[in-house]
Amino acid sequence: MTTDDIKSKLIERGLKVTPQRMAILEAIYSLKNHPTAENIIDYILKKHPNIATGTVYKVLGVLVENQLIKKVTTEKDIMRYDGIMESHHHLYCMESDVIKDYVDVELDELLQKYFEKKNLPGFKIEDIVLQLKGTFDNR
Amino acid sequence: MTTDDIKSKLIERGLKVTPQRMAILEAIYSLKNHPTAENIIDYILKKHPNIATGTVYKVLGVLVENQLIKKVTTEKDIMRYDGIMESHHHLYCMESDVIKDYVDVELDELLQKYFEKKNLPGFKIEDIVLQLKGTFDNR
DNA sequence: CAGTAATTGAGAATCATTCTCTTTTAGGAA
DNA sequence: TTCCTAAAAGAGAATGATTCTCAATTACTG
Ligand SMILES: [Mn+2]
Ligand SMILES: [Mn+2]
Ligand SMILES: [Zn+2]
Ligand SMILES: [Zn+2]
Repeated sequence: MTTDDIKSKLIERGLKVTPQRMAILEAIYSLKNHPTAENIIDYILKKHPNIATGTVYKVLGVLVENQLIKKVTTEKDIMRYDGIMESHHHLYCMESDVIKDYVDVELDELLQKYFEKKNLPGFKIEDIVLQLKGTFDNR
Repeated sequence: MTTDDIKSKLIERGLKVTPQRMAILEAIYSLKNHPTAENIIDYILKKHPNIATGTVYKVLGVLVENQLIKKVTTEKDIMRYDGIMESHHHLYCMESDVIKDYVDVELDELLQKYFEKKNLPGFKIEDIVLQLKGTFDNR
């Protein structure tokens, strides 16, 4: 993911290209484990010492609205963010708070077929997210 | 769910039976749509005007730890609670914030079989939660 | 009924997030 | 290239859900 790739993404959505937006998107793509706003701020501060906390939250909101990133919820009172927009699920480690991406096309097809038949009463499904909670073998 | 049923649940877990704990559990069982702490407080205040906010959060934490209730996360910065401990999934209405329970034994079996075969690298699954995001037909 | 550890109440503190208001800036127009 | 202006960012206060602290109360044990 180059600087120009990131720039293109902003332009595609009709968003102004600002150093802050560039830096925040770059941070999300670089940081692993679905960073918090704080993780992003820490990462950015090295190269961008003047960014305001409120700006980071503002930009994150804009990026979510424009479908460049996704929010990831956990049982903790902290929002986390995800730069991967392709359909995928998450493995939540309840011990370490690590969230690992889990891509499984076969499963997605299975679920889609399942819910095509079984149509839910008066509910239109937009997105199916599987939260797999458990623990990683620590080794 | 009678008062004695609730009492029994506390005793089974070795928890002291206090009016606050009784009231909070009763509120969760009575309130629909996966109440917030605030919903619970409002409900309880009628019969129990002196309960402290901190106590409600404390008790909710104790109940979660002792597996009498579950936390339900949303994209909002508010935790919601669920008194149903049987395995089930949730329909999230993105327009109204309604969360409807979705019980589907067939689906649970399907998923369980699926993940028995496909064993994930170094991850031990404890719980699978399906978040079905969408909208209810407004009528 | 008394003793004691657990629980609660009251209110302060925390802290992630949002808001307000002023200053700066990106990007189109001239 | 320079100007203009709406949009974005900075600074810091405010918000609001949740947590914490500590003194007072209470549920259980014996
Ligand atoms: Mn919060
Ligand atoms: Mn909050
Ligand atoms: Zn992800
Ligand atoms: Zn539920």
